[in-house]
Amino acid sequence: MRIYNTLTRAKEEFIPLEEGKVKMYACGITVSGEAHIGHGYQALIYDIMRKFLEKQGYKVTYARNYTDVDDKIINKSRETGIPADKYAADMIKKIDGIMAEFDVGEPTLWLKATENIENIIDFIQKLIDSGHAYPADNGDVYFDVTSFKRYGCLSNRSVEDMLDGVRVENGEEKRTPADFALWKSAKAGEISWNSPWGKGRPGWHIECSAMNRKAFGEQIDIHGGGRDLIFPHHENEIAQTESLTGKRFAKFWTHNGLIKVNGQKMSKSLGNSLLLEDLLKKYSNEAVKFALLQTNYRNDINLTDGVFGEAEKHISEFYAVMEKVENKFGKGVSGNAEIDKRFDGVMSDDFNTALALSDLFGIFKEINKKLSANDRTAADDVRQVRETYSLLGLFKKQTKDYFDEVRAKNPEEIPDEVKALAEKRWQAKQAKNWSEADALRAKISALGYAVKDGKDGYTIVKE
RNA sequence: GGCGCUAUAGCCAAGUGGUAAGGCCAAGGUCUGCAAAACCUUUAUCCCCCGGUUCAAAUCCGGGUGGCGCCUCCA
Repeated sequence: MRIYNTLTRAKEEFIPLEEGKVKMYACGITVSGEAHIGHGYQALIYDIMRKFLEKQGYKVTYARNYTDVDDKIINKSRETGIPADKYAADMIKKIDGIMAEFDVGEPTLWLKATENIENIIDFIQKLIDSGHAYPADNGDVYFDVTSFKRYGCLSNRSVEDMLDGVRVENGEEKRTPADFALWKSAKAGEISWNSPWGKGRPGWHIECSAMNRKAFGEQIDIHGGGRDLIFPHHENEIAQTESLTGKRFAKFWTHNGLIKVNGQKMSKSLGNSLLLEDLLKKYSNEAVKFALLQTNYRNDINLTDGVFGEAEKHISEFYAVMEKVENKFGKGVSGNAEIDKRFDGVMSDDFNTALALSDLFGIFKEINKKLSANDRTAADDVRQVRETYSLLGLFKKQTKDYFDEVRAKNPEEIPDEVKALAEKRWQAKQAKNWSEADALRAKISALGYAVKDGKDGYTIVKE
């Protein structure tokens, strides 16, 4: 099993801290808004990593967090008049619902910032005691980046470099501009907790360090998140945790690529987010997954028009073949070890889902051949594909359910006029009046529809 | 300005030393009254440019050029 490690910028053989066990943590969502496709993608990738590691025989403990208190949430609370804690709780509920619809597995542990305040305060206090952090007069507590020699090791920058671009906000009282807040003092009316430094709330970076320590202790095997988190978030996590423990925090740092829409970065500030909820109204969750997993997780994905439609087409084709096979030969009995072995081999190289998916085209080509050759092992292959690829969240549905779902998501309202023309054309065709039939088809086409003839009837589709 | 990622056919994209996967599009074929769908077949002498290492490089090294991102909230 090889995994790319951002820390060393290379693929490395994965050897866990403790034989047979994996501790992994992935930074989840700050619940100031709804889940977009990037959140879904990130959740999907780490769920797949977890499942594949389990398939490799590891006992995996996988933790994810929700950041349920931060500036954005407080702003939303102010805008909507809903208390910050209720706003966050409602949003978490909604996001959980959408993730369930997307069919992403639950982590072993769910962690929330607001449920770890004591733990966070304890962590901060220890950093102060050891000289790595300092309280300021305004009630904030900052981490002293000059106190941690390796600061910048993940993003490969030096503190001097950072000072160039750093911006100091009004009201901050940092010793070094690159210092970051561990605790932020509360302004009037803001959600807050009591602390040795007065009323306030935790900074974003400290919560992940503190929750990791609580969930796993001093060290973990894999820490993941989106590539945008490398700096400053993950860099700061390393500084906090390693300052406290004196040990290497995460053995492997993994970062998934980001999703762009038509070449442009998708972000909260640009407001061009593609919401998961909207996508799932139009496409099956398996099609969305297929589209995303065609690119390796470390690369950015540029979503252009048509990618999801194309993915749906592929999934539909695969299901159509499976349906034929299952109708003809039943469910299959023995499976096909080759398919599974190949999958494992490909996924063992840094979770190469793109290759795993491209294999499907060859597999189904083979199944098609067997189908026409009346070879019953086609059913075994289908059974194996369903079993193996369920790890990627694919082919988990009954064929009928899948097609019903797709139809329901794309209701085709055929106008009566078109239906009547199609019927007339069918009559003409039955009468072998070809010129009449072709003329009618031209009319239907002009209205934006197409007729496709089958053995004993026709179907109308929108063009 | 600093740091990082990336550059493979019209498009998407896999591939870290052994001679270019896969998908879309396109073309041809089977089928069809004709189509569509489905199925079969074909499609990069070459991997941004220059130089180097090597028996051998898209893959390693050096130098360029372009694209994207991070350095401020972000999966």
